[in-house]
Amino acid sequence: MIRRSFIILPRVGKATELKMWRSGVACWDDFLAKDNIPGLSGDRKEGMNVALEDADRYLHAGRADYFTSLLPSVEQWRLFSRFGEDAAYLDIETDGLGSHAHTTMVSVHCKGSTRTLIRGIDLTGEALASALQGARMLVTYNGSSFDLPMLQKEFPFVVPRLPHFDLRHGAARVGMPGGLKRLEVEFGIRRPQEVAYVTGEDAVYLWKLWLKGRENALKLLMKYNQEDTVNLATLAPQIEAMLLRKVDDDIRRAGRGR
DNA sequence: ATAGTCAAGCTCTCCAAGGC
DNA sequence: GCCTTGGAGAGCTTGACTAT
Repeated sequence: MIRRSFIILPRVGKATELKMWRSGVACWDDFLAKDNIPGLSGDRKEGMNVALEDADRYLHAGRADYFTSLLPSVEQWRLFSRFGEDAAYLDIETDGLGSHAHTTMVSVHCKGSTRTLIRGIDLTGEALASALQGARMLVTYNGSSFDLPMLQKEFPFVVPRLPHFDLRHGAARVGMPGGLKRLEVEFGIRRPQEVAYVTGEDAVYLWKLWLKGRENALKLLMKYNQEDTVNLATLAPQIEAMLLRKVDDDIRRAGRGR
């Protein structure tokens, strides 16, 4: 999908991009192959050629970070087909909400294995950086509002500036608003019995129990936190597929609307 | 080269929603 | 309950094109 994206170009928004797609300029190769594009002056077209050739070089070099500032945050899912294999699925637990809350646990699920860091035991900036090492993309649920700002506050500049696929907003765009647990139900994902009914609010309670010496509470909290990241990995490709279908629907609808 | 017009991107504000 | 973000809508700004 990223090689179909023209919104990385200056003064190109969704409307212009949609027009290009409709006129048969479906991808970067199509654009570069044409001598001129209606609505673009020669100079502007030339500048865009250079920008797309640059983008292509970064893409081939695996430099996902190059696109972080070029793509609007709501469109960064477009990089998932190219970099999803190296995505880090991230979820945090905290001891509450609001400005006084602290991160109690971070799980990072990457390439099939999950690493969990616990406050007071091994959750440090270095450990977090190490857990995210090699990731080319981040996937979260509501991470743009909650997880990432929280980590940025507690561990400044540790989380790399990578493209971020926030499933909450992706799902809402394809007509599936709601929380992560609801989404899991809609996609038929079942949690193991012991964490099936644990909520985010319970996570706060479990952490407090652990602080009082209840070993089992920590185990359950870890299981819950890890389950969140594993389920993100199951959901992401499905939501991406729905977003791709939506793009094609939008192109068809724009055609009918002419 | 300049001015007018138009389309579309940008910016700002307000509201709703989800995280634990 | 607090905080942040995205979406929607309105108004402003910018760039491309055309005529002179």
